[in-house]
This record gives sequence, C-alpha cells and structure tokens, in this order.
Amino acid sequence: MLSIGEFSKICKVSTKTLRYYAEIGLILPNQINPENGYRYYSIEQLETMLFINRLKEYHFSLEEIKVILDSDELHEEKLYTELVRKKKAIQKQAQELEKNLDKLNHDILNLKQGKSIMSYLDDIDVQLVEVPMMNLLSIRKMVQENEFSEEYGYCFGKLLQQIDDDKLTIFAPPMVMFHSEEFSPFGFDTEFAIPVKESVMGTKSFRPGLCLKTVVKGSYSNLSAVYAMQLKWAEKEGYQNTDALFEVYLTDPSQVAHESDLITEVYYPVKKKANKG
Amino acid sequence: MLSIGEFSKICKVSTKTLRYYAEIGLILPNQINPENGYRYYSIEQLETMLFINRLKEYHFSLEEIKVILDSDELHEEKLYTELVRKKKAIQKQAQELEKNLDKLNHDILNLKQGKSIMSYLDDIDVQLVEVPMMNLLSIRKMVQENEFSEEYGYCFGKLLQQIDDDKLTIFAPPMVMFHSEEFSPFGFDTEFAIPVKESVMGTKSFRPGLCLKTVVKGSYSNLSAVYAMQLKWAEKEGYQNTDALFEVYLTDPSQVAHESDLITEVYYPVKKKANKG
DNA sequence: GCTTGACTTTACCCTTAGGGCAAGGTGTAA
DNA sequence: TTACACCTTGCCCTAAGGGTAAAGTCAAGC
Repeated sequence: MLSIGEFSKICKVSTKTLRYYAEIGLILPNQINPENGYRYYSIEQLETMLFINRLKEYHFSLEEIKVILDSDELHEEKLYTELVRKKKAIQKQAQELEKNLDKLNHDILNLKQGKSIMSYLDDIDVQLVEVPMMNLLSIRKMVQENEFSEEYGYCFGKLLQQIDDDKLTIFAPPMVMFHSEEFSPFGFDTEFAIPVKESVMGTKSFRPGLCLKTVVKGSYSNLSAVYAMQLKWAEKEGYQNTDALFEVYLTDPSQVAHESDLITEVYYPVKKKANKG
Repeated sequence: MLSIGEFSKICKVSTKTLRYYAEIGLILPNQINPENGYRYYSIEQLETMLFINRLKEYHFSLEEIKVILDSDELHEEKLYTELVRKKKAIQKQAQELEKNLDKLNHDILNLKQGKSIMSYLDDIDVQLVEVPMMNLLSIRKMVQENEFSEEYGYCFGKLLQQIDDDKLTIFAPPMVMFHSEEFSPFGFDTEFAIPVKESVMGTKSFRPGLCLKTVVKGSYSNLSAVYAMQLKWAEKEGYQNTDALFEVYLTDPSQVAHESDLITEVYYPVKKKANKG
C-alpha cells in the first residue's frame, strides 16, 4: 500500500489531483483508513494511473476516461474506437495549428516590412455596381457551416442535372445567397443558385440592383473582413443595406487545388440613404 | 453605429462575448445610451474586433490582447515581439501534438494486433543486481525539469574538464542521481556524476549495493512506468527501497540523433525486507 | 395607438481540471 | 517528547464565456 504522497510521486501527479480524481470517482484509493481518512493506493493502481496519464496525453477529458475505465465488457473495443476518434481530432487540431502558423508567419513578415498587420483590409476593394436582372434556378435550405462544401457539391450537382435535363443555358457562374447571417442551431439559411438564360417554370427572377461588389482572391475564410469593409464604405458614402448578401464563385471551390487560387465575388445590395440634410 | 446584435453578426462573435469583453475592458462600445443601457459600436471598432479575432487565432489570452491594444506608443514593436514569441509557442505545441500522434498511432496499431495498450509495461524488465563500489566525481544541484538537458550538458562538461585537468580515468558511463522525486519550486535535487578509477580529493565513494536494474531503450520520458514496475517487483519479492534512484546513461542524450537510440539504465537501491512471518 | 415579436439589459449559476491556502489532525524519527 | 513532514477537509479562484431568467425596449404591422 502506498500513501497518497508516495503514489503521487511515482505517477508524477499532484496529491491535489489524486484527491480530485477520487472525488469525481475516476480512481478511488484502494483503501481508506476509517479512523483518520488517510488514503492508501495499491501497487496495481499504479498501472491504472499510468493509463489515465496516457489518455490525458491524447486529450481525453476526465469524463471520457471515466467512461472508458468503466466499460468493463467491451473495454478493448470501446478503447479502440475512442482512440481512432481522438486521432482524427488531434489531426484536425494539428492542421488548424499549421494553418494559423502560416498566417502568423505571413503577419510577422508583413510587420517586418513596416506594413500593418491589418493592412490586408486596405486591399479589400469595394465598388458600387448595378447588377442586372437574372433568372435563377435555385435550392434554398439550412446549412451548417462545417457541411457547406459538401452541400455545395450536392446542390450544384442537382441544379446542373436539372439544367441538363431541361436543356437550359447557363448564363453566369454559380452563386450563393445568405439570407441570414446569424448562427442558429439549424445553420445558415443558404440559397444555392445558377443564373440561366431562360425564364421557365422553376426559375425565378432575381433583381439585386445596386450592389457593393468586392472581389476576393484566395481563401474567403475572412468574410467578416469583407463585410466590415463594405459596411464602412456604405456608411462613408451614405448607403444602406437592402437585401441579403450573396456570393458568386468564379472558380469552383471543389475543383481548385489550392485555396489561394479561388476567386469569389461578394455582393451587398444597397440603396442611397434618404438625405435628411 | 451598430447595435450589439449587428456588430456580433458581422464579426462572428456572440453578444455574450461582446458583453464580456466590455466587462473586462477589452473593447468598450463606442457609445452607451444612458437611458436604456444599450451598447452601440462604431464602424471603426469592426477593425479592432477583427484584430482581436486574429490574435485569438494565435492563442493570445484576452489579457495579452488587452496589453497589446493598450500599448499605444510602441504598438508595432510590442506586437512584433509578441507575435514571434507566440510563433515559438505554437511551433512547440505542434511538435507536442505530433509526438502524441505518433504515440497514439502506435497504441492503435498495438490494439489492432490484440495487444493491450499497456503491454509496454510487460516489456519493462527488472533484475536484482549487486552494484560494486565506485568513486564518483559529482555536482549536485536543484534542476528544473525543462532545463534538465541544458544542465546535463553543462555539468558533465564541467566534470569532464576536471577529469582532464586532474588526469583522472573514467571508469564507467555518466550517471544522474535523483535525491528527491517530489516537485518543488526549486526543481529536483539532482546529482550529475561520473565514476572514476582514482579515489582522490573531490571524489566520493558510492556504494549502491543491491539494486533493481532496468534497461530502458528509447525515450525515457516514461520514468514513471519503470519506477512503477520496479516497485511492483519489490513488493512481490519482498524488497524495500533504501536509497535514492539513479540513472546511468550508456548513450549521451545530447549526442544521439534520435530519441529511440537512447539506452539508459535505471537503478533502484533495495534491501530484503525483514521477514516477520 | 396597440400589440407582437425580436432585441437588449442585468444578474446569477455552471463549465474543466485542478491550484492555493488555512486550520487542524497524524505519523514517525530523533 | 518534540519537531516536522504528511494528511485531512473546506473554501475560494482560475479563463472565456454559455445558459437561463426576469424585465425593459424597439420597430413593424395593424
């Protein structure tokens, strides 16, 4: 039997942590002296504690570890599936880190050259354009952010199929309208559309009219910045928003190999504010 | 002016977060209606918020971001040094992740082959050996865990210098004794030693006597496991600890290119327990 | 002018995985 | 016996918000 101090030193875990683990039922001391409440751990529990330490390295939460330890029967199977799941999570996290590191390097380089870290905002060009009426073939649905590219492929596939079936003529690149920019449990209210020449059953006419237009080259992960700059322009020039934001994809995100080759146009329908002065 | 809801949608930040940021003074609404307490943000604050979002991607804490935002004068300089610091931190984290991923893959493979995830414990071999007396030239000091390899190089460098100066003869590979395994603010009480043939001023005789010996191949990051197995062996066979644990480095950690080529011996001095039966 | 629904406010409790500290009880070695 | 290391419980604290409630407010439609 080992006292909490001895056990803690061997496993490189603080006594505080051991008491906490006992409290949440993760690993209970093998024996507790009923007179003074002293905790005593068995030699076998060293192995359990080492196992817990290992799972912690893999970023399992204590709750998850508890579930794994408690699953007597299918212990190995459960463990296997959980490890595979955690592996994917760690890989994703590593990718995320890599991406942020690239961005960070870019910012450091910019800063070294005397450019502001936010200078990319100045490169966001906003123009006022008149967008003509179009006939759209579209699908509108709620889409979660993380399944966007999947839905993109699926919806445009379906629309292209229909265009082919109905012998319609594509008039302009595909576009996506965002009818709400708020997060909701159902995702974004998103409309995938392809402009076609013909006006027939199933198409609807779309008249965006006056719009602010921004051409985005490369990853459009930073829609916030574009939106912010368009708003800034609108305020300065005395325009106000009238309708849902929409994007036009000059390149197909699912076809372009590198994110930096993407070209997207962001449109923000506006009108001139009534002049009160 | 933008209401908190509008501002939040554009920046992809929840209103809750914005209120929290105002509370901690990170970004205060440009204007607050004194009658109803409604917060209003200016268009310029969009840029500040985007900046905050970016620093958050780089894993800056809100406190750190606040400091950066508040440093008016040397804004760019401060930012630059902080970015470089953060870059190193992220790189380190990425390495850590990579290492854990390797381990995880290894465990998954083992599990697939029907081996237990803790099966590596069975490969930890414990032997009872008699270690002869040695003359040691040593340096003892408190060492933090993270500066161990630095101290390793420094201390053995110094010892080797002295051996050279005093024309002593190296008798066995270098070793390290851990006189306490507890964490303390001063680190571990560590003794770096080299066995020499001669017994002269400055050397001390070391008589470990009966020891449990374990040969560890590869990264010895898992000293806990070795210690646990030695303890298990001792309990089973009726031995008890008598002195400080020590390690012998058959390969030089600072010279070996890959961690997996390391060979270390771990010694645990013991004696037979008095038989009370 | 009134209602309705969307929006906003403050206030309070909850989360993870423990850390720090205090007051008081124990174990053990000299 | 005494000193000191060790152990106990209990309480508050962390970072970055999330969730919910109760109540006040705004704008649009009727």
